[in-house]
This record gives sequence, structure tokens and C-alpha cells, in this order.
Amino acid sequence: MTKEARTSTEEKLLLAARRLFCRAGIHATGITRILEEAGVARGSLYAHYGSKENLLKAVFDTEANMWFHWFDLDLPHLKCSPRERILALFDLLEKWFAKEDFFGCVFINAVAEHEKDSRWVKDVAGAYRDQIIDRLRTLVGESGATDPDMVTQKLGLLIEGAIVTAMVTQNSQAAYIARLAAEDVLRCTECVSPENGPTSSAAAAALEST
Amino acid sequence: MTKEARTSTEEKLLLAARRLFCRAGIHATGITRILEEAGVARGSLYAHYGSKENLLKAVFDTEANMWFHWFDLDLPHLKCSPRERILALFDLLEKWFAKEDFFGCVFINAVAEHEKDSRWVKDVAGAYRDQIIDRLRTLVGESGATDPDMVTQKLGLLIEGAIVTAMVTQNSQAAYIARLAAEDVLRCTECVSPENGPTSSAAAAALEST
DNA sequence: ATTAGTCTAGACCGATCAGTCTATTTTTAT
DNA sequence: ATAAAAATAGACTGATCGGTCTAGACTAAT
Repeated sequence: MTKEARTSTEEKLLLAARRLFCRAGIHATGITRILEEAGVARGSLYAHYGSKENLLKAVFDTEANMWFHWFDLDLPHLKCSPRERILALFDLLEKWFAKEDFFGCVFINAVAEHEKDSRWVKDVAGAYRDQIIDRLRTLVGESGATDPDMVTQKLGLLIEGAIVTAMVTQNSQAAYIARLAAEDVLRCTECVSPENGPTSSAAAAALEST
Repeated sequence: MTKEARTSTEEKLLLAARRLFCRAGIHATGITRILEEAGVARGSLYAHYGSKENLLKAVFDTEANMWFHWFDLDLPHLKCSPRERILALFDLLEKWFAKEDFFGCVFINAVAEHEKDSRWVKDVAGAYRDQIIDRLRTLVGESGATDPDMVTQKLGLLIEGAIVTAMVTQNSQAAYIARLAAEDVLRCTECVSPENGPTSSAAAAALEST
């Protein structure tokens, strides 16, 4: 096995695929176009990944790792209150959206363009989504929110809404708007009395269990 | 011209296409599958729509009309406060999500799986999106919000987030969570003093103009 | 220098795609 | 009843798709 090339063939393929799958769509991106963009031979792709489907799975991994890196490394290193840590997530989103090669979330885009009934894409993307939401819930829990499940769901909606809006409008400001809305949500969960907590919790739990 | 068949060939095609484009993806849906589902002959599709692309445009129209019907007919008929009218929009979303043939928003899904650089899909979907956001802003304006543009953007994020979450989780509860978050947003814009208004407005305007 | 492993270029395959066309039948209007 | 219009089934085309395969070139480590 080679020690480590400047950019390995495997990585060149992964980067090109990630870019093209989001920029042009998965079905619309042919193997040949990936190879051209990666500057790699046809055989190498199948030697490393075996199929287009496996290549997509690898792209899923890299995108999930980006999120895990945020939650497990970037955010914990911040010296600030839990509340500000939650809001800092939206700053990370803004940086992501501002990248010139941001064209949406590959999970969302993949689910959008694949069969919705019992397909592997939904399962894989859904599993990663659950792991991401779990980390978000941990973050929310540390903030001492009255109803962490509900707050997590609300923030999740804002995050997904920001991603889609940023994809459609090509404007990273969506993250800032989402941050302001998140502040509203956090402010209200602080000051709202807990009498409507149970009902809210039940709804959040129901959404989660699906 | 025929008077009006029980379900015209044109409409059968439109309904099948709308269903399949969202359930299975646009690129993944072959013409033949649409024809099978619609129970219509191949030639009829091209006689009525000319191309798959035109058929997609027609599906865009029907989805946009759904939104326009909500804003222009359903919501105005409600005898309630402007604030409750805004929240009622999320109840309409919930009903939409609960339909057995809901598989996401065709605009979002179409943008997700098409070329993001200068493609007609983005223009057409974006134009309809602007019209929908405009109607939402009117609704927000009627509620006498301090900063209608900002509130509109926040609600827009919640709506798009709810649509995507409902698509991924297949659970209409996303609309209810979004409604609760929308209440938070509305509550905060009522009680927040206007000193941070200008900054917020500028950000909202910047997002809008793209 | 040799050998094994990796990469490249590109021909090739079967399948499927959007779209065309023809021939036939059904529907509709008069 | 008849003629025009609309819908049918399905063969067909050229292009493109994902994937396979071969032959040769490059790059190590021994």
C-alpha cells in the first residue's frame, strides 16, 4: 500500500463525487463526468468503490463526518455558555453555506431524488440524521432547556430550513436568519411556564419515533 | 374540444407525474412509468405536453396553485386574527403532509436534483417561491409585526424545514412543531423592542434580493 | 532488474432513456 | 351515418447510462 500520495486517487474521486452529486444531482451526474472532474481513470473508480452506489455511500460518510466534527470537536472547544454553543452551530452553517462549492445537503438531496418507499438511501440518510439530531439534543440538554426534545425538534426544523433555503437562494444569510429564529425559540422556552410542556413533549416524541 | 371527461387524459398524466416525480424522483421516473401509472398511451403524453420537461413545468404549476389557493382563498376566509391566520398556514401544511401521496415539495426536490448553475429549474422554481413568499409577507404585514420582512424570512425557514423534515421522516407532526416554533417567533417579535429592528431588516432584505 | 500493485486510456456491453412514428381503434360532433 | 379528432399499442431510434474488460504504462520495494 502506498504511504500517502499528495491527493490519493480515492480522495480525488470522493471530492469530485461530493461536489457533482450536490451541484448537478446524483442521477444527473454520470460516472464519466465524475472521472473527468477527478482526473481519474474509469477502472480506478470501480477498483476503489465498486459501484456508483458505494461511491454515494462514501460521500454520505464524508458529509456525516463534517457534522460529527462540528458537534464533537468544534463546538465543545468553544469557551461559552451552552446557549451560545447552540447558536454557534448556526455560524458554522453560515460558513458552510458560504463555500463556493455548497449546493445543499447531500442527504436531503439524495432522499429528494430517490424512491421514498423502502429504499436504502432513506435508511442510510435517516440513520445519519438521527445521529446528528442526537448530538443536537445533547447540546440542547446541556443548556438546561425546559423541554429539550421539543427545542431540539424546533432547532432541527430551522437547520433543515436554512440548508434548503441556502441551496435555493444561494445565499448564506439563511443561516443568520435561522440563528435569529433559534434565539426566539430559546428565549421562549426559557420564559414559558411548564404547563404546556407535557403536550409539547409528546408531540416531539411522536415525531422522533418515526 | 371535448366538453369535460370524468378525468381528462391531460389530468391523468399530470396527477401521475406529480405523484411519481415526488415519490421516486424526477430523473428516476421514466416516461414509461408515468404512462403506466396514468393509464395513458405514449403518444398522448407528447401530444399534450411535448416533452418531459414541459410536463414537469405543468406539475410546477399545479403545486404553485395549491399554495396560491391557500393564501388567496383558504386563509382569507378564516374568521380569526391575522396572527392566527399565519398559524393556520401550518395547519394546512399538516394536512398536506398527512396525505398518503405526500413525498416532499416538487420545487425543492427538483432544485435538489438538477444542475444548480443557470438552469431553468432554478429560475422557474425560484420565481414561484418568490410569489409564495410575497403572499406570506402580506399575511405577516397584516399582523402588524414590527419587522415583517424578518418575520417572513423566519417563517419561511420554518415552512421549508417542515417540508423537508416531513419528507424525510414521513411524519406530518413536523408541521405542528413548526407551528409551535412559529408561535415563538411571533411572540418574540411582539415583545422585542425595535432597537435591533434595522439590523434585522437589512439582513432579511439581503437574503431576499438574491 | 524484476515483480507486484496501481493507474490509465478507451473499447465494449446490455440496458434504459426520451422522443418519434405508424397503424388502428375509440370517441365526439354534426 | 359519417367525418374529424383523440387516444391506443407498440415498434423503433439514437443517445447515454452503469459497469466490464483488456492492454499497456507507471511506481514502488525487493
